[in-house]
Amino acid sequence: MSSLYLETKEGSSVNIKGWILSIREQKTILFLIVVRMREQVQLVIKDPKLIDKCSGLNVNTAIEAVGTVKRTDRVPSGFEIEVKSIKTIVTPKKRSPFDLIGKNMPGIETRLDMRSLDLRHPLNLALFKLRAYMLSSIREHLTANGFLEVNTPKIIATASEGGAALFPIMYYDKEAFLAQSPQLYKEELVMSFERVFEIGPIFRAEPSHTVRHLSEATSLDAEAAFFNNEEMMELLERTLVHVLEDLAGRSEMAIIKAPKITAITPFSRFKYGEIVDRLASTGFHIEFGDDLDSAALKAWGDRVGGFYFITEWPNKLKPFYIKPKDDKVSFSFDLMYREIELSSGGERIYDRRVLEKRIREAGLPVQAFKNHLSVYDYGMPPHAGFGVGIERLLMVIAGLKNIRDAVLYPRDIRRLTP
RNA sequence: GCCCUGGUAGUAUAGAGGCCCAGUAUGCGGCGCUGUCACCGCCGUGACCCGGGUUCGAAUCCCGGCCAGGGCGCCA
Repeated sequence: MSSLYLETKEGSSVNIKGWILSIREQKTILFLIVVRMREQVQLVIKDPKLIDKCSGLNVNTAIEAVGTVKRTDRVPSGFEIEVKSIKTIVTPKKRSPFDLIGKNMPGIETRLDMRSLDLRHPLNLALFKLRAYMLSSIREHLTANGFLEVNTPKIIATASEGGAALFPIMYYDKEAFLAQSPQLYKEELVMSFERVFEIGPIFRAEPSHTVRHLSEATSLDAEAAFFNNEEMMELLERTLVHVLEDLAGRSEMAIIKAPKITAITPFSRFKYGEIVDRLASTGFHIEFGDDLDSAALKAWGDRVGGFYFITEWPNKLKPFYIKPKDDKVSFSFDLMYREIELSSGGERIYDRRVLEKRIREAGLPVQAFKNHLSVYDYGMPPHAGFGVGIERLLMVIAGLKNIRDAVLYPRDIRRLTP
């Protein structure tokens, strides 16, 4: 509950417009908690005539009040408004279908069905303010490091990387797809802008129904020419630490009871092969070349805790554009928080012939990448990059159990509305 | 794609064949209360997803449908 606005107005008369969040009535005094510009303000009404006039008010009524700002120790924020006059702007036709304050937190289905109202919940106000702070903190840090923010097409002609399923759409009389990643575009852009990043939507038509998958998610993608694998990891961990430091002091973190997260650079780095070996001694048998499954990652996450990198993934587990280190492993990394994969990245192939070979080996049609490949004939520099799932990062920072809570209007395999 | 679980007032839940014309909390309405802040106290209000079956008797057991939540795999 920030008191910044009220502090500057102490002693003077103000006009407040907002929605009623809570009403507490006593015999000779009435308290209204009003949300104004996403902040709670307490209105106190002592005049019996005004109290009578407030009898028709309800939660979600929009009101306009005029009153004097008073400093008081009796309110957590330190300020309240003593009301001189009040009038109703809009009376809701229906009562709130669920409590916005109080003991009962509705189930996620109920909340998402009436999401616009749910977003008035103080916890959601705090959460989505944090999301916005997080994004601007990322922008600030990457911009300060020479990265240019870009926007790439979300309607594309062919798959960016294979693997994840695409949503087909009609593009005039042709078939097109929603972009699963800005991967190929951001790689091409390092030729001109050297360092770029994008924060934008990605679409995945995977039939996943879990608490950490969305059909439409937000991705932070960064790509930089002349960066190697290690330099990219360093950028990523420094960016994360910067964000965490920015958010740490925010009052919203206390409101949502965000978990304490320690992040000290450099994060631990474990090679994929090392994890496979060490898990084998504790009963997890993973064939070298197979992906680390949920149970294995859970066990490893419990063991090492916090943020860490998994590096040198087998070539066959990574997309075609990742640069092989040798016959078996690649210049690649995943950033993990315990068992949650937050980011994937690595050094990219910049030799056209090698890239073409890898596309073929991945079973993808080389013809479809003709235009992308032609770019490599004009001096494509060595480069590296990463992609971060913004919702997953918010989950970790805010301690959310369900990724749907991290999106205003989530899209998943079972939900397309609202 | 596979598996598990669930659907009870506006919301969140209790309930295991008769104890239930369904209990509790919150919301809402009324009354009381001199500063509340998850206010408090008293009174009132309001519900068993739909269809079929078993049974003397079904919120409870069975079958089907619809809807939802979660897990696995895949992935970020």
